Amino acid sequence: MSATERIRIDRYDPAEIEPRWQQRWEELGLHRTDLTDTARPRYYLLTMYPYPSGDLHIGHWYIVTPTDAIARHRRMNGDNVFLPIGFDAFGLPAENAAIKNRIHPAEWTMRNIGIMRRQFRTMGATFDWEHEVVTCDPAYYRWNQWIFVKLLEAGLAYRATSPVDWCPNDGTLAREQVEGAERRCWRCGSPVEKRDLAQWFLRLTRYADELLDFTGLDWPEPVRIMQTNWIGRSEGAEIVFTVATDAHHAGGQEIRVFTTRPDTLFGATFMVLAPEHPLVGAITSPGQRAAVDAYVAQAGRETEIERLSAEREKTGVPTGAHAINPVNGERIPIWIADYVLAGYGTGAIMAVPAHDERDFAFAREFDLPIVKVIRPVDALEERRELTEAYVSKAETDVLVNSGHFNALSVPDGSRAIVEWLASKGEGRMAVTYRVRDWLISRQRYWGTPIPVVYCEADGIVPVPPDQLPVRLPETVDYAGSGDNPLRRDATFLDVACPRCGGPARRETDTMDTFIDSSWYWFRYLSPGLETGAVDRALADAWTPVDQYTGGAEHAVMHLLYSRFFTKALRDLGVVGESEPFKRLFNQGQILGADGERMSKSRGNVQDPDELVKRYGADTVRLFLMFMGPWDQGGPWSPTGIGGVHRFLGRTWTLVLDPNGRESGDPDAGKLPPGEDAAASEKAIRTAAHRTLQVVSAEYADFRFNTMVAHLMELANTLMRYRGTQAAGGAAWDEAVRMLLLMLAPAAPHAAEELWSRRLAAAGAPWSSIHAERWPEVDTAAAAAEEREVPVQVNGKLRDRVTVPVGLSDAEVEAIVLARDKVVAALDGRTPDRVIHAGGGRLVNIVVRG
RNA sequence: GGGCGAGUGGCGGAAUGGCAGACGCGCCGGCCUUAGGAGCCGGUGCCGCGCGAGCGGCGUGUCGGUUCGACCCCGACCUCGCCCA
Repeated sequence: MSATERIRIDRYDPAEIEPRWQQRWEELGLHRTDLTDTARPRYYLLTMYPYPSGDLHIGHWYIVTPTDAIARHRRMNGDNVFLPIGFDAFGLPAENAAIKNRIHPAEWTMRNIGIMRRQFRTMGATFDWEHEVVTCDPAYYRWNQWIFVKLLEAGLAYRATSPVDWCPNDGTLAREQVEGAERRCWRCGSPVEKRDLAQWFLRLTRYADELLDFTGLDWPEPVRIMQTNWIGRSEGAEIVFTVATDAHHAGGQEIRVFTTRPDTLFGATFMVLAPEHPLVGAITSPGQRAAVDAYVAQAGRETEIERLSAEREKTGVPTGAHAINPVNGERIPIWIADYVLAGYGTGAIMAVPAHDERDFAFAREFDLPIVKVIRPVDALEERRELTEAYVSKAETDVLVNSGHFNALSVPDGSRAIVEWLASKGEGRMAVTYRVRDWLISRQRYWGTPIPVVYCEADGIVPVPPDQLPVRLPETVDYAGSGDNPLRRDATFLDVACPRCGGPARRETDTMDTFIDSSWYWFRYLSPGLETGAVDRALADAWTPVDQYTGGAEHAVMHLLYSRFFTKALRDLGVVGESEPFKRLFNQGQILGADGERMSKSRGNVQDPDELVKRYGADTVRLFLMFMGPWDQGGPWSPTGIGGVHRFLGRTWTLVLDPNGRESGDPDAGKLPPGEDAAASEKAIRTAAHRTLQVVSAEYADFRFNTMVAHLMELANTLMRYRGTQAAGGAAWDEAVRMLLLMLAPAAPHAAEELWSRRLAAAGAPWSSIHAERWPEVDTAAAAAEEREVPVQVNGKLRDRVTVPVGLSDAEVEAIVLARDKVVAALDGRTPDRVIHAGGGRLVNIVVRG
């Protein structure tokens, strides 16, 4: 009979089902969001937009399909969900491809976007394509330029000459685009050099303190820590040293130093300037000139990493000059050494060898005096010689050898010394930050042109808003790679000054592509708006983004820039919010089978098309969710995908052939031993409602791997009743309905197909499962009548007892103590204590001897 | 060198103070089959004892601690990953 039964239902055939429903959903507009609908709670769900590399690999599926499941789940819960998508379309790969294949970057990019749009459709993701944003479109980058002009007017953008990290291929790099101890370019891996260039900066440091405040943000702790460290606020004092009069010069110049330890000022026995410090030339004595020049030249060739290494032997040269320590008037020698960096703080330090490791090593190396000025409050061995720097953060430590500040505690001493110096105009409380202003100039073609012109008469003139966008020229001549072709393009370069009409030249630098991604979620709301960058009313209604999902690799770049931009746009009056993303989730990264990052150059890119063809999109979606926790990622292996495919096949069978019997099961058609029909009905209801209880929580917490496991368990349970008198009953029917509803967000096509067949079988009109309400838990049904109590003796499991729920601890105890195994384990001893743990979840009998 | 995170069967993983190994893969046995790379049922941490139902011991990177009870909390260490120097 099973054979004929089997033939009557058709097989689960995703290749036929999936495209059909994808088309139907599109016609239905399931993915489209009415942003003006305020009747339902909004849910702005954002996933980091992809770079249009032209191939959608398994990593994209891993990012997107759980996000789509979240969207579908929230819709079923009554939210008005907005799930947009777009393309981060400016950037280097397009230019590299252009140079290599003699194709325009725009053509390469738009062709890739076309490919990826089609590939995205095969996932069954409910993106609202009508709100798509493509950043290389002038309709988008025009507003980058508009924002830039506004920032310039507000004093938040400026031009300055500074040493920049320079890659021979990719031009200027931001600090975080330089990677590793070898200081290599994040894109091409070339060694990075230093160059002096006039560059555009955004004044991110103005927001440093505000960026340290994460109040109200539900973000992963590691990201908050990384941003906090990146900003690197340190409190201390700026102290003014004066160069002493010497035989070879008059002195009197001021040297400012920043220190976090003004309490150790009496222990400053020498000063160290960075070799690049501007005063070095002026103060060096004739006798030291040759040695200093040689040292400066050598230091210029070293990397920062080499220079800052704590283990490395200290090198340095005395300048021959001295400075006056402002607290005690002592003459202290001024050295130059490479462990002080020009770009950090003031490029000069006061050296306190007794209380700083590197200063200590330096003093030892060059036999400079070491004076202890801090000691633990109760230490007696004050006189002993230090074998290493005493670096302590204990607030109870006290000052010694510090004149009338002796015996003050470290915090009190710090304060008193700075106050005293401030009264003499020789110091003040100060705060410094590690983070720098954001260098946005890039010497590339394929980016947003920075909208300023250089006029012979008026100097720097921003392009007026009504003349935006400044478009990229449509022809591009890549004569020499690594050079910006805009610099050779006369039609682009030569322009009339917008102010005086005189001859002027365009800026040829383009913007860092992180500008594009720093506000794109605002633009999603009104991508075609021509009267402004952001529709303020929609932004007020829909931002901050409720949930952002993306990789942790963007912890300090994109995510910090986005926060900065939001605050700057707020201050420009463009938006009302101060933070971009209320809740952030970092999904893990799928690596190649070799455990390395997937990349075309490594040849380990995993293509999902083969799997989709063989198993269908639903199986791939479900498998990616089932693999492990979403925030974990890991090396890709399709081993085990057959398991989830079988699960979908079982679900198919359960819905379409509940009364069929499997020939492989000797108990097929029989209820489980000891169960009558009523008990089976009850067991099915309990299983379904318990599953709903946990699965609802798992969707909400993005715990998709266990969510899928629990759906499998429910299907396995139902499988046990298939072909019995319980199959097709009311409880069975409810359980199958719930299983499909719970499956719908994760495996949308299969759930929709089975749903439609159920409706058809019942003679009901069709409606989409994705428009259904999420089912309600019947807590009474989910509750059990009996429970199994594990019994431990001295913490070791000895027995398990099934008892009715609702017994008192004393009643349970009486049952437990009478059990054979418990009696045997006690071996005649009397229990000292009986612990009923976790609300009766477990009993532990404690006995001595 | 510093910060953060992770370490559990042959494999992916579950359990975050209370039955370690849910769910799945793989493997073993069976059913159904002309056939099985389909489907279904059962078994499966390791070691030992027993014909057997079963019984006992060990077990979450290592060592120590807290607790009636520790994969989970604390301390030290080892290994790996990420971020920063």
